[in-house]
Amino acid sequence: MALKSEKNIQSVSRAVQILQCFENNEELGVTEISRLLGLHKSTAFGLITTLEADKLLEKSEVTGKYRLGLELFRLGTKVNANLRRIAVPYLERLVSLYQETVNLVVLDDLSVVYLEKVDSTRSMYINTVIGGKLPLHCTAVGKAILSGLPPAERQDKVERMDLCGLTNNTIRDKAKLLAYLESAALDGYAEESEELELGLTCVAAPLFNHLGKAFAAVSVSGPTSRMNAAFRQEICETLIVMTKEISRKLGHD
Amino acid sequence: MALKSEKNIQSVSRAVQILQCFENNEELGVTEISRLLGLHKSTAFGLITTLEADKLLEKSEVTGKYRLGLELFRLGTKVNANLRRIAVPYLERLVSLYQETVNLVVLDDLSVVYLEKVDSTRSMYINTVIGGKLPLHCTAVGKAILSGLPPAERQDKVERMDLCGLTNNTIRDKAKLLAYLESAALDGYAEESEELELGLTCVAAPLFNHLGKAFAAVSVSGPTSRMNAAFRQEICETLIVMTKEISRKLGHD
DNA sequence: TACATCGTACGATAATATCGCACATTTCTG
DNA sequence: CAGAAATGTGCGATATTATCGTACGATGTA
Repeated sequence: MALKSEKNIQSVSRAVQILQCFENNEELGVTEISRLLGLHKSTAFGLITTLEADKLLEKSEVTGKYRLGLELFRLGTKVNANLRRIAVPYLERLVSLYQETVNLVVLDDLSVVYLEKVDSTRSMYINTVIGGKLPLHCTAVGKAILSGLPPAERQDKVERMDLCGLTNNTIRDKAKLLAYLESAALDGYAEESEELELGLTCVAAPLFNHLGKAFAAVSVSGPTSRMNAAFRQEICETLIVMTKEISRKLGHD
Repeated sequence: MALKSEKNIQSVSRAVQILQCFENNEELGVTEISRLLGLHKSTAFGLITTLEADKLLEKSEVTGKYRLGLELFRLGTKVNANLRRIAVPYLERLVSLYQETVNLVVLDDLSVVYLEKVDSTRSMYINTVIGGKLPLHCTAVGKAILSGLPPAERQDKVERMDLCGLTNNTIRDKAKLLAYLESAALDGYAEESEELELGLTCVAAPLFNHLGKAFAAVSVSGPTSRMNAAFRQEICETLIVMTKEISRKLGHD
């Protein structure tokens, strides 16, 4: 009856699905969850009770509904902790150098996930959210990572990508994208201007693991008006130095 | 064979245990995990494979071992998101007012869990870690929350607590603690000086839910030398105003 | 070269979670 | 305020499900 299942333990996957229900809902009741997932009320109840005992869920004293629990938060803070701990001081240095917003992301198949963000005091509102996911082709960080992959892998990803357009400037042509990535690989950085959001420009450089494969990236983004060519060039030079240093400090993977 | 189990789904709890193995280890192999938990290699492998498919674990391309996955990070960022989103601007205001480190914590049975921290630029090293857990009796935030609970619940918790001493100043007497909490309840804030760490002093005020029960707290902490009585008094007055406002803005729970 | 350890795979057995039903409580509605 | 609907919760029987034992190839070590 399961739509897809390799050799996975069903109750665990179902439990994860329950947790994921809360990505769009702060609080949910047993019946709501069972309907969202097509589970029987009793089954959902058993899973929820277990998750509550393990503190991945907790029950509101006020509403009686469930929400994500503290153990989940604690575990979340351990994810990529090394990378974040090492990189954050560099991010802060970048902000103080250029007074623009700085991001740290990691690759997740065909997306990037935002791990850390340091806002400039003078930053206008920029809607990247820590924990958020964006496609590779319309972000500087995504292109930077793609450019730092072995050509075969880069091509494989591009083939599987859906070049959805978020603005009129978003690249939609795979050949064009591949060509850009090749030159970016030589430059050591990637740029994006108003492909994600009008008025926003961003430059990024990748972080490499011991296999020489990009797995993360650091970016500086700001309003297009301030991000002129000379400024971008200056930022990129710093980015390349810093990402090299971070990669080296990671020491593993 | 399980040590304790109410009506919980075992595979789910075991999966959670696997995740928790990574609190002290960045990377672990199948055999290591199975030994840590006393599971058969095959059983652990099945669970790990499932968690990997759901991206709660991921396998390092370099070492072949497993580590916590991005989906766990993403879920973690959703925990208490409302509280954090609303509170953080106030935390930042507090830092700019007093140039000391500010923390946001939530209650977790007999502990507090650190949700957010904003460092003063001039902060010395203070070893609270986001996602970290500390006992109630030796932190200002813990005492603040206890003071904001209904007396019956407060007493119940104190009875169940282990007043372990972290420094020579840590309260070890339950009657004394209860007496302090009663007066703190009237004041609306709580203090702690060198009970957690020598040289460190902290003041905190609780956040209340709609039932009038404290469930979280905000604190300002700094070196004892700077945290004199007049300064603490000033901070507390601001804290009380701000926590009231945050509680009100939460609107629910 | 031989040995140990690791990750991975598969099938049979036995334990396990699921389903269906039922009840108490709360929330909605007229 | 009363009746109705929906919700959270509990329990047992069945059949699905995860576990265990065993085994193999790959990697690393002596």
